[in-house]
Amino acid sequence: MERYNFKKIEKKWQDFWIKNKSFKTKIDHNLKKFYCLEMFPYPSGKIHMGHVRNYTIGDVLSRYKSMQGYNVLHPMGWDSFGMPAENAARENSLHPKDWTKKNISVMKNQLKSLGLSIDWDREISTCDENYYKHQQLFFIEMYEKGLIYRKENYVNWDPVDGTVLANEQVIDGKGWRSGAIVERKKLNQWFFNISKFSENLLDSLNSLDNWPRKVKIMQTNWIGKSFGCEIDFKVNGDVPVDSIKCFTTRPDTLFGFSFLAVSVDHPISKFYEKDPEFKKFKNECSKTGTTEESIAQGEKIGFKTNLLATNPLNESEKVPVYFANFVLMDYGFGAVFGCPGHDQRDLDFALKYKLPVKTVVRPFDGNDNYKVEKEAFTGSGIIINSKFLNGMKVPEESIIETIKIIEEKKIGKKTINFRLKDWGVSRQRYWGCPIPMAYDQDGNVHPVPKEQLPIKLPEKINLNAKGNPLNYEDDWRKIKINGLDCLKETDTLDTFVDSSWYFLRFCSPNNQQYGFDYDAVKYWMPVDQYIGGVEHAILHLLYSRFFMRAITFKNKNYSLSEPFESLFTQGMVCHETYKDKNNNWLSPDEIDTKDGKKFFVKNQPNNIVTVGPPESMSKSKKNTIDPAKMIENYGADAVRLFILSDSPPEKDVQWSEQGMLASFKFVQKFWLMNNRIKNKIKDCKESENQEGDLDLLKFTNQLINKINKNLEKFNYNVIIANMHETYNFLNKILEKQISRKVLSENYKNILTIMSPVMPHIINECFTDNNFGITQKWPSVNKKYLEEETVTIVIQINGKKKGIIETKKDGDEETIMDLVSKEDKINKNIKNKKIKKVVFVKNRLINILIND
RNA sequence: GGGCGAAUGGCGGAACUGGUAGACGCGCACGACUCAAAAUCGUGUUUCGCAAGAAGUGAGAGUUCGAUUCUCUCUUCGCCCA
Repeated sequence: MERYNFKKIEKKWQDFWIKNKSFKTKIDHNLKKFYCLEMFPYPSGKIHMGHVRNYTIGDVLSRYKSMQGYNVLHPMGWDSFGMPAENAARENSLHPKDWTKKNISVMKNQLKSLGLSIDWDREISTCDENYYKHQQLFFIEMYEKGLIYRKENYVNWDPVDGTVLANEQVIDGKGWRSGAIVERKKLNQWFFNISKFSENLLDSLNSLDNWPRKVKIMQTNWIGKSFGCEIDFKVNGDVPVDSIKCFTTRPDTLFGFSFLAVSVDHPISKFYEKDPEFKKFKNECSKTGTTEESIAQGEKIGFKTNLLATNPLNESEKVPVYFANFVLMDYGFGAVFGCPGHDQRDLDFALKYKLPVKTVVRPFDGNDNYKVEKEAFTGSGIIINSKFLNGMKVPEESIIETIKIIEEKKIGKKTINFRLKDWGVSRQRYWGCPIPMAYDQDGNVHPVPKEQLPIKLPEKINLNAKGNPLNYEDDWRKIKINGLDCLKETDTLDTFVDSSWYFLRFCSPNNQQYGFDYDAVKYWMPVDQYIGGVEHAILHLLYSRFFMRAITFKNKNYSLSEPFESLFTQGMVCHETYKDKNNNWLSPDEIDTKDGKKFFVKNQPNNIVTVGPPESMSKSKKNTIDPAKMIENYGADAVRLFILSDSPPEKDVQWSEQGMLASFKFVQKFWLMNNRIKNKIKDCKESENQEGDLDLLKFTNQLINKINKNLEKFNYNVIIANMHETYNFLNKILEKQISRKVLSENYKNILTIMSPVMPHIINECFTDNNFGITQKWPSVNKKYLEEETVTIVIQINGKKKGIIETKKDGDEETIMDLVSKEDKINKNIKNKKIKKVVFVKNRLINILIND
């Protein structure tokens, strides 16, 4: 018996699947559809373990569903626009297109070597003109529907690279690549009006029953609906301003008002722009950054104006107006009223500028002399020192009641504010989808007419130019629109746009007329199961939800607004980290050990290695494991088995070489056992009711039952445990006599339910036993789930003292009778008075005695 | 700072609706096969204890006949938003 040759056999089945187009899907209205989608990869060069985990989870589900008779759509594509291609191109003088193509080809082969059940005929790539041309049409349609507009906005500007940076590309106030200090700069940018759907995006989260609660909470917080009111504050002073409008969620603290703070970008700033002191202050503000974090932690600074604001509930009270760095123009109206007693930022500011701190809320357990000192009081309590508001309960009563008063006095009104901002989609880069807009000589905006689409990226490009390379492409920029000489927009779209509708494209990837075919989308959508990393919990998923709304907005043909019926977020793949004595990171291949406890640098026994805790695999920490090598060494089935085995899929999993090896051994062992079973089937007796028959039947049916449940709940690690149990069981049962029919049928069923996890070897076992190829998921015969005996736990005073095996459904008397025959129990009960007996049928009996 | 979640043997983890805690795997120990090793197979493995037995799911309380599971307080860790 030779060892299982995974290289030969995995190749054989992969070729078979491709040759037979085993996973090709077509619309079939007679079949229930199942759309299984995993987040498509960025073609960075080669696949990493995160991909292996993601796609294995999806593959197990797809194979299971399709064996259950569903018409499964399981496609794959490439999120292939984006900066890394441009950077790599610059470094290697390779065109981004070529770099991307090369990576896709490598990664596609790697994915194939994992044995994924993907319909490769539906492969798409977002940098393909055939993909992005439809996106440009969507853009124009959305523009026509009023969902896209252009406005000036502040961006993080890298003066060295001449480009806009995303927030996450700004590290400690410096550009991630150039290291230059990032500036705030105003630029004209294109925006998707996502905030138009804020309310709907928020409400509809309630309908997503099969999304992780965590993700829904994250999106809820991101959308950030706050309920409050806007208030007009009368102001007077040395500049022509009559009033300033503020948004507040805490109108009930209005009597604690001690200053009014406005953003340096507030319209009233125009009166101060000539003041050199103000200029200096504004400049200082731009250094503190715009993130909410830097505002919360940074020093609060202000610029005092000569304006005085009047408290609308107490007209005799006038307070100073400041420009302040912690007020942002894009929140509310760019102005807040400062109430130091009950807002920490306001308190920090008040203490710094020696402004009064008035306490207007006290905790329930305090008295009316309660005073805020160094820490603002933001909890619930009772309103004090506030004339007609006194005694109200905070926050249940106070906010609503105060708003009523404010509305009656006509000084403000109830308002809902959202934290969600419109989505700026302009990127000053080459490798992205060109924005199909143009400008005439007077600077007027012209959407590119649909018949002039697509706007293709120019093939030749100088990527070493400063700023956006497209700015230098004078010939490419020229376009005639309705006879007018125009210049094309040079900004390209954020790559999040590309991934906001790819799931629609998969439904009809070859449709030339439009991004998707309505019939196909009506059949396949929504995605029944979407699987990916939790890092996309907010942006990608929110943008995709927005895109569906944008597409269905004013659209009679289609109304589905939620793209993903169920969502599963998998955990990361982690590995220990290693550092040598000089604090350099080491990769797992660079270290060695003799006893498995102490590690040293390979071939340098004196260079001791410090082992760090498991962290998510990253190139910078060198703790990555290359999936290609693992597949090469152990085979796809073993890798799939291991990546699922050690942790529940939603949690982080730790890569371990020993675990990997154990999975490999399991595959090998399984093959040996298959051989034993094959021979046993030949030798079996035909006559039924052999001694092992019932055990095997019971085991198989219970197994199917368990695996079904565990598959539905994504308990894939438990499925692997079930598979090990199966192996152990089969190995034992082979010692008994089994009738041929029972063994062969049950073994076939067992193989079938194992095939989603390790499809290659199982298919090989199938043919090896002449079981054929077509596999239908077996059903459970409930007859065999029932046991005629049960184990009953015997407790005394709630502590386990023993167990008895007995016939099912015995009543209390029968069981008590049996229990009293047990020596061990009798010893405990003897001479004691039984107070009470708790009896749970088929479970336990608990005897309560006096001690 | 806010939100969410987690904590179970030497390790990863399992446990239905509150009802035998530690499935399964790793590691370790012993045994079989072998000249030997690898591979494979078998046995054992929560802790203390020779045993009988006792303790035991981050800590402390509570509800209950009974709590890994429910409630409260706390500690530590992780993630997200800031």
